[in-house]
Amino acid sequence: MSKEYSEMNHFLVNVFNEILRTEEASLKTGAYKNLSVREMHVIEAVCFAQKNHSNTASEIANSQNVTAGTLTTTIGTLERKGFVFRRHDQRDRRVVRIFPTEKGKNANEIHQQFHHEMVSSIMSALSEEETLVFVKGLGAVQRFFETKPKMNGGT
Amino acid sequence: MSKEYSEMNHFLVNVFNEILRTEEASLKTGAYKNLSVREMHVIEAVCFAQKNHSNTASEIANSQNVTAGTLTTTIGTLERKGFVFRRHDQRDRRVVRIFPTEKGKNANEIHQQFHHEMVSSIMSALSEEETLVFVKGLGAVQRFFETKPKMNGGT
DNA sequence: GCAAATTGTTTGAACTTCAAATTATTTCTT
DNA sequence: AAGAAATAATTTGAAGTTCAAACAATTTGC
Repeated sequence: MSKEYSEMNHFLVNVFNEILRTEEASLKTGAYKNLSVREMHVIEAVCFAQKNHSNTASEIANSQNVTAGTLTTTIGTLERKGFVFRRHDQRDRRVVRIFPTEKGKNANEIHQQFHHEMVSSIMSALSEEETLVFVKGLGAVQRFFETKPKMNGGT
Repeated sequence: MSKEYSEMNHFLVNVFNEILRTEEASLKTGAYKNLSVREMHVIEAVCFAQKNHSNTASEIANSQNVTAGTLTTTIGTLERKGFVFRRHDQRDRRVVRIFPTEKGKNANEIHQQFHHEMVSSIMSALSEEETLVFVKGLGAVQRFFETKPKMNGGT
């Protein structure tokens, strides 16, 4: 149980939550106070999905790991709030495609800027060389979680 | 917008969620399926608080960033499920102290083991030297979020 | 000893999420 | 081409989470 071990553990437990709360606080004080973290992430996913033309309801639900029913209601409120709108696909009219409004795009841009501030602030604390190693470490973390979706024990 | 920048951003957006879902999946397949991630974390906090004798309701609520009322209900269900129990403090009978049962301690142990697997798996992907740098990076992330609780923009 | 403060609980409302049932549309089989 | 099966999204009903505000019990300070 080395110092590195316990620091990394502490990171995973605590900083993790810090990040989430920073996001929350940021939204509450930002331009669009009536957006929850979840809703902001859906808007982000909708904007991102435009690029790949993968902006159907089920694809977005999938990317957010929620059921189709849940996404329907989320999109409903986001539509009511004026951040996104729906259009039936002409090819297959069962399919609903979701698009960001100008307001939605603007919210996403502000959100991207938040990310940018966050990341560049972290990077400025590291030397160029250290940044490289750090990113390599992140890659390891990433791979671990992407290849080992199931473990035993719980958090 | 370097490669490091976008990788770090990707990490913050995606891996973050992976971790949460890994925890969830792990709990659902683990020994105590009727525990949510939130509940597991409260049990963890209760076990940890024993050490400092800081196991009052409000201290634990604070550590979890929920209101006192919310903690009351969470502790209520955890008590009903047999993971924790309450005792009035003899010194100040307004104060309620919360203790883990044997079952609660066991759940926490399994949970700690999950963390251990997670962390050691990550560390095994890095050399000793790289681990040191990585931990330094984590420290920077940590400090950033702990000193800058409020930003503008949102996630 | 009484007023104010503190600690925890209850209550009511709003929100989130899911599974299952439902609707609309397309694809497959013959 | 008709009908059955499959697919995409929505609706519905239930369970769970969270909070703020009101409340109850107890302690502290004057």
